[in-house]
Amino acid sequence: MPVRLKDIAIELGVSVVTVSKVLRNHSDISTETRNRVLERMRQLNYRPNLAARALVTGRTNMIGFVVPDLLHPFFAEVAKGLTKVLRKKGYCLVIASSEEDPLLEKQEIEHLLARRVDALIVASAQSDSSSFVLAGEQKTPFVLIDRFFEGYSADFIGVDDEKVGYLATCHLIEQGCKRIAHIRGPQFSAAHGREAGYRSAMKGIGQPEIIVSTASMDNQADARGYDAMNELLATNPRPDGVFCFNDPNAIGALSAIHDAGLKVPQDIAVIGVGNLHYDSLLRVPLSSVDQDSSALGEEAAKLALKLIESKIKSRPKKIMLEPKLVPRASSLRNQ
Amino acid sequence: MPVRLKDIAIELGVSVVTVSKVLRNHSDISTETRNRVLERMRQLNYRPNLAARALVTGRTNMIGFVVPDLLHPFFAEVAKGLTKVLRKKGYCLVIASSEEDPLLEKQEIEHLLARRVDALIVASAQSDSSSFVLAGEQKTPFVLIDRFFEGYSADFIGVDDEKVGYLATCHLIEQGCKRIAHIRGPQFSAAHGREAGYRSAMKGIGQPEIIVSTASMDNQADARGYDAMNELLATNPRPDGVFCFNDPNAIGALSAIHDAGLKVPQDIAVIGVGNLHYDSLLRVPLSSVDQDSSALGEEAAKLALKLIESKIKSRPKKIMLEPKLVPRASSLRNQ
DNA sequence: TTGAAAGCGGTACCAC
DNA sequence: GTGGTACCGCTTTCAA
Repeated sequence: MPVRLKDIAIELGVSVVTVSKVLRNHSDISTETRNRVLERMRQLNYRPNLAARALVTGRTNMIGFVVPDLLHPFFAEVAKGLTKVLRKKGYCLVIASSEEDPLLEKQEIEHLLARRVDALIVASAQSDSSSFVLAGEQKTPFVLIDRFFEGYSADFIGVDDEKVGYLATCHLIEQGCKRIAHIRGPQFSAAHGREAGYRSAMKGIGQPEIIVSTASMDNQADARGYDAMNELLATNPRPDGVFCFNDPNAIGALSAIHDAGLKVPQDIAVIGVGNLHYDSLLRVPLSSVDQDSSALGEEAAKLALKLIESKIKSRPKKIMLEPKLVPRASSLRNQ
Repeated sequence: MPVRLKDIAIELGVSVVTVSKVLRNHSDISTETRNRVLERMRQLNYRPNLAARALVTGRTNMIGFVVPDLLHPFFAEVAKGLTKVLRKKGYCLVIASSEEDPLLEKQEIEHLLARRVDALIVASAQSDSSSFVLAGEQKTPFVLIDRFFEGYSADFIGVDDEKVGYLATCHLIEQGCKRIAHIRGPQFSAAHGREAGYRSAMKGIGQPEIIVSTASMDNQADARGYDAMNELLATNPRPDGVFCFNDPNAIGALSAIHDAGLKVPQDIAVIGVGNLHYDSLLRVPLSSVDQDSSALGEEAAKLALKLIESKIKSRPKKIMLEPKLVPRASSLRNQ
């Protein structure tokens, strides 16, 4: 039903090829013909069938984006960064959510691959890399964000998690905390990095490390943080500072502390990661480490586009963005 | 590079058609042939090129989703509901963000139309309906969510906004508020409905209506709420209850009240709309009206699929979901 | 039950 | 400058 190249060609008494060339700004078309064609295209509101074009060019101009959870503001913000860059280049974003389920993630990746997306951007929920081997087979470039696999080399963009942990912990130290605990994240690279940063900072003050793990990654990160914090509160002496894997965890921790009748930051200072935009609106505004998710999205998009352009596969890049401390009331004890 | 139907056909010494039929579970294929083909498909990890299929069937199995702002949890949740039902049907979701810009929105819609998405789901940022006329021309079904246009008939799914306003206002009345103000949203249908509900509830108690408008819809709804609340605080006597268009507005209002040295809910009770999942974690947990965004997404997806299936265009449906009151500390004065 | 041929709406290549 | 032709990978139709 929509207008086709052919329709315009017939109407104007030129060939399909000519119209096609005008469409793509080929130089070897007379100005007159070009104008006639353009004019008519506009009148008819012609839009090329991108599926057809994809079939012959082998490029769909689509990028697949797989996230563990769309509701998590971090991924939403990354998505926003992605669209910002991709829109300008005429690409569009196909989003799939894995709901933190490795199996689903794999299915979604295969689906996107069948769709022949030009590149894949994945924040992976899974611990093995078999899906990516698949992508590799089809020569579909992919970039990992936020979470990567130890021992599997791929293009990656994330924040420098070790620095995140270091920044956060040092901040607590500067605020006078002595017994600083870490509520650790699930088995992802980010958790490793942040823990390493914490350890490294703790070495500096010669205090023992106190680490508890959250049970799993799921949609109830705050509940996880609540439980973990209660574990910590049961220890004696209890910590006077806590660095949480992420803000939802930290929010849960805040609740636990509050429920125990203790005060933040006087009794226990708390800091999280993510700088969610409602952190400042919480009962006690939450200190955090900002990951600049939007920039992460933009960088990821740029990298993906570059990978699409370059025929030859270059050595995987690993881009680390700088985290930034955002101190708020939950950790500021010096005033 | 990826395996094609043809490759398998040649290898097995059958025709392309046969393989194609197996792929789509056609009945008229001998069990033996079918098994041989399926076997080989599995071995080679064959995935049909969906772009090619789209070209001939005229169906892309893609649904376009246009939102004003991905970061707004409401839309993220709707998206989640959408993917949940679309995934099962083999559809995928192409997301575009209009950043609350009508022009961008129009461009994105045209882009998606060029992509030949099978249906369009739009939470519109614009006040005219020209883009939808376009969609209509291409016979692409579309469903509006959350916001619709007065005088333009289209399939729509949203919450019953009048009831939202009524519920919220009645709740404030029950809590003993007398001078109840409404911070009104921008010029969208939702704002009209909620305002109407507010008015209707106010009629019942014979108190004057107090309405202020937020300047515009943008990413800083909380700042808008802050400003609007300050306007209200300047009036004399000031309100003792405020029903805000949405939760971000309400959060801004809370800050303004707090900054003015007043107490919530004792001095002023506040309620918003949206039931964002961090409402309960705020300095003062925010009362809200829940819109069940996830269900909204699921319903929208189902409706879109139905529209795609049914050849003939039926009369546009308007589905209204029931809102639900979620009272929290910001409005509970009776205890 | 199987397959040959046509064609979906474009683009690439090469002759004119 | 312009256009004929082949073809991208798949489905559809119809004949064998």
